Amino acid sequence: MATKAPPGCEQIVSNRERSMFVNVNAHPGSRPRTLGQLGELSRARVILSEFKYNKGTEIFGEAEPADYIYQVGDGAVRTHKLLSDGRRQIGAFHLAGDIFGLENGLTHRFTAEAIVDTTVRLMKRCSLEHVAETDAMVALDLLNMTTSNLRHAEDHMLLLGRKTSLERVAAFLREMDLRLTAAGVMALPMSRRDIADYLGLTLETVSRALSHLHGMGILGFLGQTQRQIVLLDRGRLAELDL
Amino acid sequence: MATKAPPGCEQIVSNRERSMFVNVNAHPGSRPRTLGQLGELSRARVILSEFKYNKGTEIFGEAEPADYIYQVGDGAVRTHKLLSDGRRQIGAFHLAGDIFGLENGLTHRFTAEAIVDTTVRLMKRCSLEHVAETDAMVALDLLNMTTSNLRHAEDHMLLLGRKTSLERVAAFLREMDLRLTAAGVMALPMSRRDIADYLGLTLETVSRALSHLHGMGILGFLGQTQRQIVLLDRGRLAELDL
DNA sequence: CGGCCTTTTGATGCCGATCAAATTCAGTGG
DNA sequence: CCACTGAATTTGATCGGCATCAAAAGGCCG
Repeated sequence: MATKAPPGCEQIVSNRERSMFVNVNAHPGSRPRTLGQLGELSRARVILSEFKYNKGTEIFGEAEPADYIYQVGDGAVRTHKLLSDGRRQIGAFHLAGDIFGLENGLTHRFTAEAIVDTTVRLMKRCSLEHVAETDAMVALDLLNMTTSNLRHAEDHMLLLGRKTSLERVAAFLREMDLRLTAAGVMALPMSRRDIADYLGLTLETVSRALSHLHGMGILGFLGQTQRQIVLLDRGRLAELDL
Repeated sequence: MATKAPPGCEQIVSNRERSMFVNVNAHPGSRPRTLGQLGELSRARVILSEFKYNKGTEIFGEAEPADYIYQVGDGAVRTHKLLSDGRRQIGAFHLAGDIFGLENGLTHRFTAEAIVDTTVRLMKRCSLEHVAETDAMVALDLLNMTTSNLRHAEDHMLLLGRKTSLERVAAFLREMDLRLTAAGVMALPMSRRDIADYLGLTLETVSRALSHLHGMGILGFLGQTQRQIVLLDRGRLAELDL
């Protein structure tokens, strides 16, 4: 991987033996992490590289060997599974500071793609595993990160199994509001199709739900691009998300 | 909990400082575990109790303090979340030997109930946590168990978000076939409603899908009870589960 | 301005939900 | 063992929410 970059992917820096995650929160434009607590991991010294992936390019594929773990620098990443006929389920969106691609087994369980032009830091997984075998604190950090992912997946099962389309979109907006609202505006990096594949809906249904919320006065669209959303009434939005 | 048993729950044994999980697989009627690898945990000496829960009774509730972790002895357990209006999503079924109720945070994220009369072994969580803080091997075992749960939840998200009713039921049958088929017969402990709430469907739709598979010659029902199922053609069942 | 892509909006269709009733099953007591 | 009872399951009829199909509107970038 460090020797030959795939199309749409460009290596930026590659330093050995540098602490990977130091000053993550000092990264310009990043906000406090809600997933992926780092803890002791930030002290583990590991091989580090920084890559840039163009919009739409694959970072790793499902069932590929999981040799690295990743952290979003600037940009956004989606992870998904595909059925043989092309139906897609997005498992999570990863924003600035989030860790993704952390596996316990040998291979990735999702495909990861850059939603927009994205910089990614990556570290050799084997070096981390080696540390975890002897350092219980590092192992507990890995456990905490995995538990965060599990909690998210469990909540998402309830959404996918039992919520209506309006409830799903409301839940999505609340989740994104927590993670990327700045100056009252939520700038969504992902398309309606991505949102639909995250929520188990079609893009038309997502669009209709957003229009409906707009008509109810709960949210507004901002000028130029439809991907900028203003939440006008968080209280009434919360009522829709059972 | 050890001082006052709730209705439908009866304490059987309570031994301090005994290894909790020794000889799990020697338990009569239990088969090899597919979830919940124990590894080093089986060496951790902890407080142990064994309880019996009657069919339908609650073992712990969502958002209750998670003071114990549990292992199914004989019987079966379902874990679920509820929406305020009663819609239910079952996250997992736990069969003989399975660990459940393992949390990293302070509280349970699901409600757990006995599907049939069930014996459960439980251990104080704090004693386990204490060990994990210093023993990296124990911490890695916890990580492995959590990762198993995560993998299951991730696969289930794809099912709930994107699969048809027939595909969901086929996937369910294959999962149960792996876990509890004995002598060619799958004796399901759970009702059609439980299956429906696991698969994000209604009980009628589950029943129709099973009838359809029966009509296709892929499965047969066995005499006395409709909960005993014979898989006649695993190959064609697999083709339905994309 | 013009071409392409994303999003919105409208019309229609279908899968699974809902409502309803018949049938089978499990438990109980005679 | 069998009759009775209530629960679980199956099966049928109908409904509705979301998917699908289609087209118009808006945004992005040359």
